[in-house]
Amino acid sequence: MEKTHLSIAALALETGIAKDTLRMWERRYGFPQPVRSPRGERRYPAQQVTRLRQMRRLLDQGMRPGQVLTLSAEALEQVAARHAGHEGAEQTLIELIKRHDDKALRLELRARVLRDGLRRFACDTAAAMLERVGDGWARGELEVFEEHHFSAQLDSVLRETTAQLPAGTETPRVVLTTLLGEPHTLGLMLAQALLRLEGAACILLGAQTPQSQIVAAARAFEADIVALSFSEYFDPGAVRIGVRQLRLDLPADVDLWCGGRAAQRLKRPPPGVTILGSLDHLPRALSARTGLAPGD
Amino acid sequence: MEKTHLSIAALALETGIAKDTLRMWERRYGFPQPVRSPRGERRYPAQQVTRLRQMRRLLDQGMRPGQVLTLSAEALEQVAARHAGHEGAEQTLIELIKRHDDKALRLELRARVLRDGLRRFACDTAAAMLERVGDGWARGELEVFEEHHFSAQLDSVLRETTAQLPAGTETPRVVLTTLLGEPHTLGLMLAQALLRLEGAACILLGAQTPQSQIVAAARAFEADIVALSFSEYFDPGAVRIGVRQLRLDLPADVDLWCGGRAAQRLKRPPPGVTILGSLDHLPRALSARTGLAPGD
DNA sequence: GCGTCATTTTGTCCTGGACAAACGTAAATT
DNA sequence: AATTTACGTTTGTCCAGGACAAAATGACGC
Repeated sequence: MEKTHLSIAALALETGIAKDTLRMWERRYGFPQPVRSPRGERRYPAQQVTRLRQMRRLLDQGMRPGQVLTLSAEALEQVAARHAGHEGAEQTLIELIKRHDDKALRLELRARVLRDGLRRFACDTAAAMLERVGDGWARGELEVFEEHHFSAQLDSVLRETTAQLPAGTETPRVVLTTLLGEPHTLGLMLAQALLRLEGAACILLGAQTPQSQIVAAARAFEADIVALSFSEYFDPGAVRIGVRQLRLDLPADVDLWCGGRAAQRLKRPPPGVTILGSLDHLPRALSARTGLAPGD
Repeated sequence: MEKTHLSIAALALETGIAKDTLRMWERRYGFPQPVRSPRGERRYPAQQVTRLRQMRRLLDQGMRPGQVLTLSAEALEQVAARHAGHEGAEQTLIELIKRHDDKALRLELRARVLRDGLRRFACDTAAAMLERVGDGWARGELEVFEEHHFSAQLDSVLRETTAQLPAGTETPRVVLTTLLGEPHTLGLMLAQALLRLEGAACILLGAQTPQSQIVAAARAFEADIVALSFSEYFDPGAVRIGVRQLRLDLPADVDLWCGGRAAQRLKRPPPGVTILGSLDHLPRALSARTGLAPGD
């Protein structure tokens, strides 16, 4: 009856937690503890929905359900107490995002591209901004939709800028994608910008391409390089396993490059795999490959 | 063991039919009839997956499960009879995709935009191409990576074209996104193109925004309209529940528009929710809303 | 022709059991 | 010092079969 009480299906849609999982949590941890409709169906009060949202944020940050679900009010403190790191840096950016002026945000991004140049923008500015925004989200400064919107705008500005680049030498040919389980494509867009700057041909496959399909694509598009991107929260163990297998399946004359936060944690990469420490290294790696002097 | 055998979760993702429903169909109608893994879990052979896809097509056209599910080989004929028109159409597109010439594909897409105009392109050409590609994939003509690549190219061309549009009246203000569980954004890009053509202001949030965040975004960006896109494989039951809840949470003066294949299956949408039968209807709906004559 | 009611169809939710895949820890290995 | 291996624990997904509301259909009266 209550407008604020959600059915289990609605809650699953709202939180992204599967129905089976919600029931299991209730069985195991006693939370959430929904009231029942006259016919015995679960009805979740708004308060529990809110708490589940907070919990999901902690889960997204890597905590385990066993820890999170046996908390009550302390969860709030935990979230707030999360490392209060670089306060001042890029504070104007956060303020700009929170003004919800999409035109102003876009203009600012475009202005920064012009000010720094595309290469510096992709290597330094964008990286710093993403770091700051991710941090703001973890601390609860930014809402999810604000992060979504910022990502969409940055993606869009990167694309429109990259599209203006003239066709270069068109070698080497690079296939860009992510492994299954990695939905974030911003890293690919940044890499594409830098690669296009150096005259490489970029073939974007979007996110989450199965390994066998990456191999097939590399063959079909006659790629010289396959480039993968891994965001912060991708499991480093999975990176290792996935990359190693891919290296085995790819022809030896196709390079395999990996970038992104999760890739950094691999101290000793499998043989034949290049880990790019930062986007800075991309142009260098390119010129090293072609045997020419760096284009900078 | 067979690579082609899907788990029930994978099948649900692939067909957009809920897991509970798949089990119920098996119980009631004896189809699908999966083999069992050593541990007793359902494993669906590729043949049944194909048949389920064909059945879903028929269901989308208004037939009832009781009729469709008790068919066998006749279903094939039915489908073939209805779909005969699509056979030859766009065959050149498939051939172009399979040539793996990314430059040629992009040029062709750009050429079609110019030939048809952005509006016709978005409404007709793109829809037909996506239909054909989805069909080709369902029939095994296309590899996954080929579909990925085509989507990425189409997305890119749409963005670069839309970016060239001059700023219009900037009203109404439209927030575009998808619900949790719906990762496809091509529908949003198509909608954005049409909306921008009519001078509306588009705020893109990307995919998979939680409901509460959509509400927050609508408020923060002072949206007049929230537009959601649902791909073919989104569970129609989830559409109903999600949209109804969203309608409850959104202010009454914010319109809620839904488009995409899965949205079409809602025969009786919840009150206050507009279902857009096709992209064609978008411009019409816009002008109906502002009380002006259609801009066409 | 169109609204209302009964009937059938259809999808979702329930419980409680089972088990593998994911994860963390610690010892062994390179 | 970083990774692999081994092992116990946590965690999510799957299963069966019963129940019932919501949707679609059809019958009836206006």
